[in-house]
Amino acid sequence: MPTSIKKPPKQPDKSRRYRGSSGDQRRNERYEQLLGAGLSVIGGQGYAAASVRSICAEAGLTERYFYESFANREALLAEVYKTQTRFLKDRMLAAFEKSERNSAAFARAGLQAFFDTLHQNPDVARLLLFEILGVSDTIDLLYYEAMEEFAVLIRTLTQSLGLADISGVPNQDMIYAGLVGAVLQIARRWALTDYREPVSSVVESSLFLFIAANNYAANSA
Amino acid sequence: MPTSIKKPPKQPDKSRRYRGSSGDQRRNERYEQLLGAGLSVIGGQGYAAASVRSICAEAGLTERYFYESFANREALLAEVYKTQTRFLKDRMLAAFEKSERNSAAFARAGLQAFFDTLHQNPDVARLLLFEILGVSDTIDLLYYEAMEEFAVLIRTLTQSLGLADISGVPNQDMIYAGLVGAVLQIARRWALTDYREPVSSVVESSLFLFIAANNYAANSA
DNA sequence: TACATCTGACATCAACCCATGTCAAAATTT
DNA sequence: AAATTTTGACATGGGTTGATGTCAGATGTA
Repeated sequence: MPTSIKKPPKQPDKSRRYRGSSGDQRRNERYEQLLGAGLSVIGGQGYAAASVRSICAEAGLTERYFYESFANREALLAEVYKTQTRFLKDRMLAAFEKSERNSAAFARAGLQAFFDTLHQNPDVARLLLFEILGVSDTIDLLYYEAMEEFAVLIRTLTQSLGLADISGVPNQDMIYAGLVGAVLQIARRWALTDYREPVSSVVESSLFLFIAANNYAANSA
Repeated sequence: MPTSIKKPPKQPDKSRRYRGSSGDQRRNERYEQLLGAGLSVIGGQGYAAASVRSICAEAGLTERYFYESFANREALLAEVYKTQTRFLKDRMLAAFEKSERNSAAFARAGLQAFFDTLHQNPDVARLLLFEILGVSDTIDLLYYEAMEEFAVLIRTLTQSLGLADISGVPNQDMIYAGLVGAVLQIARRWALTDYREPVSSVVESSLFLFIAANNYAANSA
């Protein structure tokens, strides 16, 4: 056999274009497709029904491309969850920005954004409120971290407003965790009753607990 | 063929004894066995891992006996859940009975019983706090009903004590649901951090929110 | 045109699952 | 003793799953 001069390059050319976009672009598009399909299936039919096959069918992609972006379906769940909590947090922060700088208006704006977002995106609501719990230890930890983030967000905001100095109250972390849990539970109840109550009701009820906690903290400090 | 005079009775004799107990007794024992095994597997490894096989293996029974007592594994989950919420509720009611008849002591006794029970029964905690959500619409509804029951319990007790007349506050149901959610979230956080904090911390933090809500309601009514 | 890469439909594989069925051995009754 | 019921171990069937592999055709490059 003569020494072959032409050595065919085995590594794929990432810059090669296909249907108008590069390899990386196409890869990213597929990733986004899968993320969206994941949210749709998990939020629409539940995580138990979210098999690799069903997600790929929803995304209009082949199973091979699933494993191009995710190690397994739990990895997809984690990414979808992170994406949506970030989305929700951004919406709340944007609402804070626009709000007046006084106690009630501030908290109300954030809560309004929270409930509005869930109301307008039932898939997100089901994912964040129901499907995320009890999947695995890894996912439970993710849930825990997200809750901590929301608690820190609330605490930071109230403190920056100088609403209440609750530094004298013990276990602030827990109390803020409890407030987050209260809002989540009100949201779950709302979702389970098909969002029958007006948004204003769930906002005001949540606000009631926030203000009550702040007042009591201020009085006992 | 001559007319057979002896007609063998096809229906099984329920009063027949076997290993010392009647048919009904044995049936009930198997039922209890399965309930316990269900709690053990679901609470220990999660509902996803709770196959009919694994539950029967844990119970020391054959799969045939599973379907003697339950239509499917979801039916088992429902029964286990009902049993354990009843258990938890009973423990709290017993604590209320023994408590002094004043506001803080009363609420504290109930919360103490709640957290003690979960702490002493991690399987129950995992089942009630994590595994029950997002299984199916039927189970979600069961969760909803249980939360309503706890909310009603709390409301009835505080009202019977004359702690606070919050009849002027709108959406009482929601607010009590929120308080239940706060306690649940504190419990979840506690469980996810391996029960590191002392029981007194979670009790006092929960109590803080209860008293805060009551005080604010009383002042604004 | 000839060649390389990308894509989608589908096959494959072992491992589970639920639910039901079979059957011989054990326990009880007659 | 013989007959009957109960039990436990196991087999079976139809299905789905996760993950990987095959391969012809579409789309690109030279």
